[in-house]
Amino acid sequence: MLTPEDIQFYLGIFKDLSFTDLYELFKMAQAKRIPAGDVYIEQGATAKKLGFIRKGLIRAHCVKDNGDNVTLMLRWENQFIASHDTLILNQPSRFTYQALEDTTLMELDYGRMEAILDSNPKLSSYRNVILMRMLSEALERMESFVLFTPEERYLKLLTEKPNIFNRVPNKYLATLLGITPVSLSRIRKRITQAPKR
Amino acid sequence: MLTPEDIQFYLGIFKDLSFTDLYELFKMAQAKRIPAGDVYIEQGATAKKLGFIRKGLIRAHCVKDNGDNVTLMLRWENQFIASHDTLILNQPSRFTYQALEDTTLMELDYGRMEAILDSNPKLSSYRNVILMRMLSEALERMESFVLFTPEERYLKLLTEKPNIFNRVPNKYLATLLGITPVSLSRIRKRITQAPKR
DNA sequence: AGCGTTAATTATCTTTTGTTAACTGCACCA
DNA sequence: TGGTGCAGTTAACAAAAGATAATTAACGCT
Repeated sequence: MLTPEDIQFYLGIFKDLSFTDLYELFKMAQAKRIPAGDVYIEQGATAKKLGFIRKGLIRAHCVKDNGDNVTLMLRWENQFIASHDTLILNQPSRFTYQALEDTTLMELDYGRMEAILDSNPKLSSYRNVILMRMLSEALERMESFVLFTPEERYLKLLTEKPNIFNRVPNKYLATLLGITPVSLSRIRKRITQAPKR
Repeated sequence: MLTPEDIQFYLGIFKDLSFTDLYELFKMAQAKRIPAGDVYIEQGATAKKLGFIRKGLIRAHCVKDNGDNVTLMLRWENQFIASHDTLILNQPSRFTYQALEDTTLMELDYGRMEAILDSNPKLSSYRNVILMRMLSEALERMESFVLFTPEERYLKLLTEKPNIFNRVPNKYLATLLGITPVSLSRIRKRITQAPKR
């Protein structure tokens, strides 16, 4: 059930949608609470669900053949969270999605949502907006690997999302940046010791 | 004007679309030829155009502050090519899109296309398919930077698109992989000298 | 208080990459 | 034929990152 506060909240986020469209979309969503440490989507899962994080933090990771634990993605407040493998590629999720904090999210069954979206042009075009936002985020991250050094990527994350370092262990952030935790520690040291100019 | 061969071709590519829908989409497209070396989209350009490459190869690149010339993306046959900056972010293109070979593409004015897409639910849903394909490509590339070493990324490209190495100078492929041309040369040497097992 | 767990840092060493510059091979061309 | 330009390789050195292990710090728990 949506409270007035919820409605206020969602109208703020989804500025382009009318109230009725918004209601159409969210009346089939249900709130879900995930305690810190719990897994939201198991590796190998095939369920097509789409979550919108209202509070908390979810980490997508996998374990490589050599045993390395690698963070693929972090998602936090006001972001969508879903397994791209199941939603886009229609295959079992290669990654595990786990809450790092107590997390509350609105969850939609993607199959049901698709039907509603397809029958409502306004909502359908909103799906495009969401897809394009996700695409631009993915491209920006991809570009950062080509354009920037690990140290520059660290500084970028530091300026764009400073409080993430208080919420997520460095070892998870390191692999997100494409480096090892040891290397991240060295980068941090280099920067604090850097000559001020 | 679409020839029967064109129609045959596009029906093969866009399997999910009916002929009439396809015609609707492509009657506003026009063929364009770009000689090898010519720029398709200038850095700073704002025109919203969407190209579909029928033949040839286009490279997106930029020049960093330190003078480094970096390849962001390569697109080839049966792929869409567009400046994400102009289409998605509505900002001037940060990159230059240049043909590395004589390239022929079908070009659409994205503004006009949007109007047609919005008025045709079937086409609109097809836009989603395209966006999702682009998103999965971007995510896969992004993941490759987190999961694989430069050497592994090179081997991945080699197996997935072997003939690209005959079509694109190594120095462009190197920066695409996130390394320098010198480093790519060393990787190639390491691999050819690797003990066979 | 003492124990155990885990994250983070530090140390040591190896491997890889970046940087710069020299060298090689090749195409183009006057 | 010799010169010019450029891609690719190689060399030499510096810088950074990976691997492994030891150390430190923080926290919860009995």
